[in-house]
Formats: sequence, C-alpha cells, structure tokens
Amino acid sequence: MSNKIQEIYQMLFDRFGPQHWWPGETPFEVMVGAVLTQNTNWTNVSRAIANLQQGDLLSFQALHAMPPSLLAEKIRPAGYYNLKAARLKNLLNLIAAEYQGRLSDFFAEETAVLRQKLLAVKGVGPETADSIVLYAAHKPAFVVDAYTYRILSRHSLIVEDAGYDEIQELFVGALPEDVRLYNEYHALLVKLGKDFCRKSKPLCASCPLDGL
DNA sequence: CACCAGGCAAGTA
DNA sequence: TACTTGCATGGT
Repeated sequence: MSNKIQEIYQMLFDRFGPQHWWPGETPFEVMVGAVLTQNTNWTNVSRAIANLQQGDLLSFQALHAMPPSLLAEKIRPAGYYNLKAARLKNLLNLIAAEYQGRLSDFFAEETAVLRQKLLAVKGVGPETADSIVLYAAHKPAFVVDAYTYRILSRHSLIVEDAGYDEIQELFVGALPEDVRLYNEYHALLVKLGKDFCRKSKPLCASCPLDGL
C-alpha cells in the first residue's frame, strides 16, 4: 500500500465493511442533523429529528417559519436546544436570503464556496461545515472529528496539538479526492472510535490498527 | 454519583 | 495569542 492513511482505510474497511452513513435521508434532514449532533450523541439527535417529523416540520419552509422558541422546544432532546435553534435559524436565514430557500441551489455552489459560506454562519464550524458539504451536498470535504483526532493521536500519527486543517490535510494529501471514499473513511473512523477508542480508555485494547 | 457524547463561540488576561 | 467557560439532554 502506498501510504499509511490508505493502509488504515483498507484495514478498517476489511474489518467493518461499508457503514452506510446517513443513508436514505433527505439532504435537508442531513443538514439539520449535522448541527444537532454537535457534541451530542446520535440517539438524542434522532429523537429531536423524530419530533420534527412528527409534525411535518422537517422542511425548509416549516423550520424557517417557526419561532426560535418553538424550534428549541422541538429539538430539546438533542441538548443545547436554545443554542442549536439559533444556529439552525442562522443557517436557514442564509439559504433564504441568498438562495430563495432553495437548498439545491445552495448545494450547487462550487465546493470551496459552499464550505466558506457555511463557515461564515455563526454556529457552523469546520466539522459541521464539512459534514454538510460531504453528507448532504455530496461534495468532497474530509470530515475531522473528535474520534479522528483521538485515534490519530493515540497512534502517534499527529502531534498532540494538531489543528483541524492540519489533520484534514493529512487525509486529503494521502487520498484521491472522492466523495464515496471520504464518506466511508470518516464513518469507519467513528465506528473504530466507538468500539475501540473511547475517551475513558487511555489505551485501546486490541485495537485493529495495532499491527500497522 | 461522575463522566461522556460525531462543537462552537465568547469571555478573560 | 492561549486558555477557560457556557451551552443541556439522555445513557452508562
């Protein structure tokens, strides 16, 4: 194999198989989920999404028309609900103001432009922006999250104080620019993180990456 | 009971 | 610039 980043991918894919992350969801739902999941486990996010679906509220028009306080109430199970309601509103306001509420027009922007527009929204940082670009807009942006950092850090592939862009570049520089691959790789890292690299375990027992 | 979960922005010095 | 703190629910 040509480099370590590719070796790790091969190892994870062989071991865990395709993860099918965020499958069968609408791009809008994926975008909302990306904000709701900030520092929050996915089960709580699912409850929040279900609340919105329950009242047919999971659409641009419905959320944009909804008062922030009501939106906050609906997404309550996701935690930080006041904060996240405001962040969703910020995002919806951008799409309303610059794209007439047409998500497909927004997502049709060139990748780098889309990412910059997302980053300019208050409440959307690099991980949320890249998650939306990759999983909702289906454009190539490698997502770096807490698991990515922890896994690479424990295997001494990055320095302790490595920043987001630095870690992202490690992957982008070692891989072909491919949406499918970015999608699967990030999902596999989360799978590995959940199963073998929890925060509370300083050393990952029998980690699949140990032989590399 | 303490700690954790697919972050981000604002405040402090 | 470099830390620190607030935001909050539900599971282990």
